[in-house]
Amino acid sequence: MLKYSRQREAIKRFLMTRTDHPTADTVYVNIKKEFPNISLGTVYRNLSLLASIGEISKISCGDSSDHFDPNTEPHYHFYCRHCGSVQDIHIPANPGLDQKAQKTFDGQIDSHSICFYGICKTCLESSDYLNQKTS
Amino acid sequence: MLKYSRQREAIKRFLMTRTDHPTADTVYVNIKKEFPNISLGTVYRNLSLLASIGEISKISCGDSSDHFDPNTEPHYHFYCRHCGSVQDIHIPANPGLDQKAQKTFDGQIDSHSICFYGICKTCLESSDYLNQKTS
DNA sequence: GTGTTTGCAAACAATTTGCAGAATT
DNA sequence: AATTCTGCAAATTGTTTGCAAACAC
Repeated sequence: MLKYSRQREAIKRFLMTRTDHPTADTVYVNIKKEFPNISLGTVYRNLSLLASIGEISKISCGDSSDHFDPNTEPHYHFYCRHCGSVQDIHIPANPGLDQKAQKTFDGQIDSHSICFYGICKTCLESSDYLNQKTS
Repeated sequence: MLKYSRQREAIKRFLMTRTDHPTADTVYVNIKKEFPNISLGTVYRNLSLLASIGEISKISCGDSSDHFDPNTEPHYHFYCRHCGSVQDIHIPANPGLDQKAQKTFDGQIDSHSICFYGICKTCLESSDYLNQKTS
């Protein structure tokens, strides 16, 4: 049976305030403001737990660390090659894609994920990115 | 300047014999048959190098380790939730998807990846998977 | 009271890196 | 001879786990 925990609630509440999709470590650093003694292990445990019961979703876009999204509806993501931030892409999810792929494939397909790559608006506008590009 | 190395050639040649997309460790274990003294570091270094010069591509499907594919043409992948193998999905890549997403997005999009999830044929047929499912 | 969750530290897995010697040009 | 590449081991990063005490029911 699942018992209430203030830390878990705070983690979920924090995720819901963000439109970027923070990593466990970013959650940890921010939650520490409210719970100075919280440990990284607790953050990882709660993020996994929340993802496993379908209250949040875990996103892997190919960088070293996983990101977490309070939105569990199927949707797609963007990963910024420069700053590593992850954002939502607001095009409708295409459930037909699974069937289309299924026709060409022997195994059983039940979902898919799409990640777009490029440079986010903030990085495009930052001198940091421009300097790097022209040097 | 890039110098020839027998290890690097062997790694590339090995990758080309496989249609699954092995991890660095699988490459290491197999290359060891030909180069018993090769180290995992060398395998990692060469896989990164080959990927960075565009001779192979690195695939991240959300499991803990990266997979490597000798095919650098844009195409999509399947990841088996049961055994962790990665395979190609033979539907045409859709470059128009980038433009479609771009219309709804402020940053600069230049590519995308799609990964399908499910159970591969081998696992579907294995008693191992069936037992797990019904127990 | 029983069972779950926490903080802490240690363990773990995947990957990267520093270095001295070997191989390639 | 100059430079790149290798094997080895140690370091780093992201994540998981064992445990005793704290908390929720």
